[in-house]
Amino acid sequence: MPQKVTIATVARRARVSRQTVSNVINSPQVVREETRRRVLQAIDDLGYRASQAARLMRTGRSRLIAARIEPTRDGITGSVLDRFLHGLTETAESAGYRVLVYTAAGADREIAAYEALVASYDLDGFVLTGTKHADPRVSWLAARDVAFVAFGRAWDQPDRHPWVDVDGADGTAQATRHLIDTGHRRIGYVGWPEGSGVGDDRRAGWLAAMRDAALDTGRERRVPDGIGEGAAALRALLDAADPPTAVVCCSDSLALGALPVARGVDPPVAVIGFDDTPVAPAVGLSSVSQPLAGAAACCVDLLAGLLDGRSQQAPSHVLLRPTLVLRHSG
Amino acid sequence: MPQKVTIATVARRARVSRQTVSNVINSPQVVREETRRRVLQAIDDLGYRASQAARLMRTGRSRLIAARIEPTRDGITGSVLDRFLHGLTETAESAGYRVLVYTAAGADREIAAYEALVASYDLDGFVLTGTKHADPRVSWLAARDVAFVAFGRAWDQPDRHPWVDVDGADGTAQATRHLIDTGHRRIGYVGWPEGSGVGDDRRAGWLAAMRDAALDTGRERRVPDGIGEGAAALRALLDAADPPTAVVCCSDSLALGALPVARGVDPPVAVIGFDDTPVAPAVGLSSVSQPLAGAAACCVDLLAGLLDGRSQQAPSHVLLRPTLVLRHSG
DNA sequence: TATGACGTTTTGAACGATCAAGGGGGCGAG
DNA sequence: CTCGCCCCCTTGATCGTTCAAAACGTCATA
Repeated sequence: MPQKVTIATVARRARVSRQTVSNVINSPQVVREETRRRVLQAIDDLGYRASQAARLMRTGRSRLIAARIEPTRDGITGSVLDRFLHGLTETAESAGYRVLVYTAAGADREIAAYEALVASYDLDGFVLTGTKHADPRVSWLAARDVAFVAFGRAWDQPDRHPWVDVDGADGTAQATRHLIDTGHRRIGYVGWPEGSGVGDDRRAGWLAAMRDAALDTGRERRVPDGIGEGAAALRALLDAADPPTAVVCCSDSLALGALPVARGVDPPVAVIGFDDTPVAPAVGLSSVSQPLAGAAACCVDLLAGLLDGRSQQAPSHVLLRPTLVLRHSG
Repeated sequence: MPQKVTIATVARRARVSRQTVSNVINSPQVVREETRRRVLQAIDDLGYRASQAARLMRTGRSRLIAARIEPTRDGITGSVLDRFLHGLTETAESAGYRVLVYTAAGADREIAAYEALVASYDLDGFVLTGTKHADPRVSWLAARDVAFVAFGRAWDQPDRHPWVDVDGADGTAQATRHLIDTGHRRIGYVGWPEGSGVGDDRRAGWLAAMRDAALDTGRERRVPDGIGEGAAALRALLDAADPPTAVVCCSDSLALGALPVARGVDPPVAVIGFDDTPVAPAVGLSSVSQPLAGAAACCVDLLAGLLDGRSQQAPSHVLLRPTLVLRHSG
């Protein structure tokens, strides 16, 4: 059993004081070159690694960021956050941070979770996902001066806090333009009910692309997310006069429901989904793919900037472009 | 900005010493009832929460456990681990632990990750997933006396370390018996190549159920995991004389590939997958569902038992039964 | 020769908790 | 009355690190 190697062990070996070892690590420029080398050699020989706990105690910085993981809902949308989490963890590691995950049932429970996490573990920052209008979490964190970045923009007040988001309107616009380019003229849209920032944004992209091409925007259904809902919505659109020859969907769940309906008519209706979830390649569904790893990396960068004192000024925002992934369905 | 409230703040307010407050928290039985109440009141009034960092420094226990998250492979199998992680986090929270996630590219990189995590963050334990024969991670952790529990049994030496697993053979046996009960006699199997513990185990269940019913076990294909592979395997089985009327698959990926092929013949071939991934409900695939939340809870229990000194004796093992989820396909 | 400044290194204290040992009051036994 | 014991509580030291300030040697300047 190897003895625990502390900064004092290193100091003895390099024949310097504790503080000099600390300086070699944290402010190398104040240490003479030769001493620095001797200390580094000792660190290497002994396999020394600074104890985060002790460091945290003195500095108050834990180098830990928290991310929430959702209770796997229908499993389709959930995978988006999982991929995001993976990107987050990877980037955080290379920035010297670690990711702690937590769960929370509702918004108030989530605030209770913050309370515990900040007080007991001295978390440095949070990455929020799925922010809503006037999100209570945002207020709480802002009031306590806890650093955070949201994945999802602040819909009501864009400058309220730093965020990273994917341009949903651009994604649906790409999808719509692709359908137009391949000859479709009657292009429908199946989206979520009005009021969700994300849903309205995605709808706006379809709307804009249709108007740009001077096409009719009447073929539209707004329904709650779900596979059954998607199927029903497309059926309704097909029952009308002059039915669409293609539909853009607000999510893969909706698109997945629409797909069998679309393939049941001749010629098949083209379908494009949103999020490029794992089901999409499995069933040959074209879909708009969010750059989740990139978004996660941006979140970490922003958060690290906040924590390391850089970019103290105005909240920063990043808007990323999604890409259209084409498969059989569109 | 509220002052930071430490054990000393509480002590002053309750007019006792630091140690008494500590005792109220950690060994309440040594404190007089009335004093205890006064201290608890003070803790409540001030909203005091013990600093994990300081506690860790003294006790060496971080109350942090680590779990690896995979680089989202095909996204289908990945979701199993994601659901497991969610269960892990939830149970850990109620047991007073937190989950730190990390990534690692290969097995050697993973050991480097352990090194860093144990040394810098004093992690209390690990939950391993996807253990293999003679896993180097197991040896490393055992050599360092780091507590860990594996999700996935120790195939070569069952008593090597504590594990929790799902009885794959029981799952495929359930699936096979269900097919037999619904009238099928020529039941095929599409599985992974020999040599993987999980794959061989699942195959054994089909084999046993078929032999119990004195049915022919000749209709079998062993191929790498994948959607295309599943489709090809079923096609090959159907091309033979006396083709199967139903197939049990070793994974949802294989089943998902087999499904369109199965539905393309008349009458359709019944297909049952394994893992009940999010795609399964989406496409109406029957599948064997692993109790992932339960498995995660068992892992935490075992690990907590190890860490809290209980059950020091022999490694414990838990084998859980999966359940068959029936949908259109079988 | 003393003084100040500079570059580098060392020393003491602190972060917030727990451990180990010490202390005082009450009470029964010698 | 004194001793010992038990119960309950307090005091000092400690975990490993960084902060703040002091100390050291060297050198230029007055």
